[in-house]
Amino acid sequence: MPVCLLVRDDDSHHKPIQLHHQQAVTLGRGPETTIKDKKCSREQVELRADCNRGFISVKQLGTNPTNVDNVVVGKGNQVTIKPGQRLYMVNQMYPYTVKFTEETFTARSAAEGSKASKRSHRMSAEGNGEKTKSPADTTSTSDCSPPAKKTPPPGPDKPEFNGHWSQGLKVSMQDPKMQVYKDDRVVVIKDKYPKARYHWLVLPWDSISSLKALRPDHVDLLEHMQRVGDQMVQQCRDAHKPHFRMGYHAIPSMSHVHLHVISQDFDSPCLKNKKHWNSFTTDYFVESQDVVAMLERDGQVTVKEAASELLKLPLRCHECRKEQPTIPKLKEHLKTHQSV
DNA sequence: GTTCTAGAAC
DNA sequence: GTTCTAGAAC
Repeated sequence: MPVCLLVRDDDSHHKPIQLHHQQAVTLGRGPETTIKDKKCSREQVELRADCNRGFISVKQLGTNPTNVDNVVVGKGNQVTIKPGQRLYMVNQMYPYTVKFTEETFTARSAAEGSKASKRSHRMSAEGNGEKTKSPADTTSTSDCSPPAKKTPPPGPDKPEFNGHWSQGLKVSMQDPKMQVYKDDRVVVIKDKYPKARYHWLVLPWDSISSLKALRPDHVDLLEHMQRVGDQMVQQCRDAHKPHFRMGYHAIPSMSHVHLHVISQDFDSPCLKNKKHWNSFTTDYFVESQDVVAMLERDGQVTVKEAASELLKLPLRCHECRKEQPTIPKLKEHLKTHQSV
């Protein structure tokens, strides 16, 4: 299937944004577009690519005008963009064009029809359609080692494009090799850099950019995510089953709402700094049930503006509240609470 | 989000 | 001298 790329068309030169087939993506002011203009909403447009038919549908979410060529889309309206047409994110500025290409960025001409750059052969298991696991099927061994690094930089003829790092979850959740559970509404993946022996992420298939985008009719979905998280905990057959917490980061770095399901041992080489620690052990970590309750009560979820300050708090043990001077000392201290 | 590294802390 | 953090770059 062709790959859809949204290419910035002025001199900002930010990397093209890859759109996955029929997956809604919200774009606006933010790191992916490098747009800092306050006239542009953080959720200015919703885009959905049809890679088979070769167009993108765009819906204007923000108040200020998004254009396709000279035509204003208008808030709430939806139009299509085809290759050759130009999308202006807001106020006739920040132009983008659409490209559909078979290959992910090749410096060499694709005209030769070279198939040499098909680097990875898909595993046969992937070919036979959906694999739908029960959560009970998942292995219980924690696999924390991040993928081998120090791979040589990709050659000029086959760089791999995965979009801005903040979009990484959207890529991972689509990868069958990452999925440990899925149903019609959510998918569960292991956190790529787990901060504890067990650390899963529950993600809705629907594109919900952040807690701020949650609406009252998402309550059902959030409760389902919580139930699936519960199931993940229940299927964990660790002899010394740790305590778990489920919740959301107040200000997550990664796009796409994701529920953390994390064991409270925090025994992981991937937990390396104060930000990691405080993001799971202060109020920066908002319990799933609190998010649901807030959404039911207020019809929306708001986080304290000062939430990011919580990440700078001194390192304090989550069990006994004792303050620790450094991360290595904290890790030593955590062992005193461990039953194994 | 991670990696890298300068320089602070010890 | 080494360890560790924090900020820049990605």
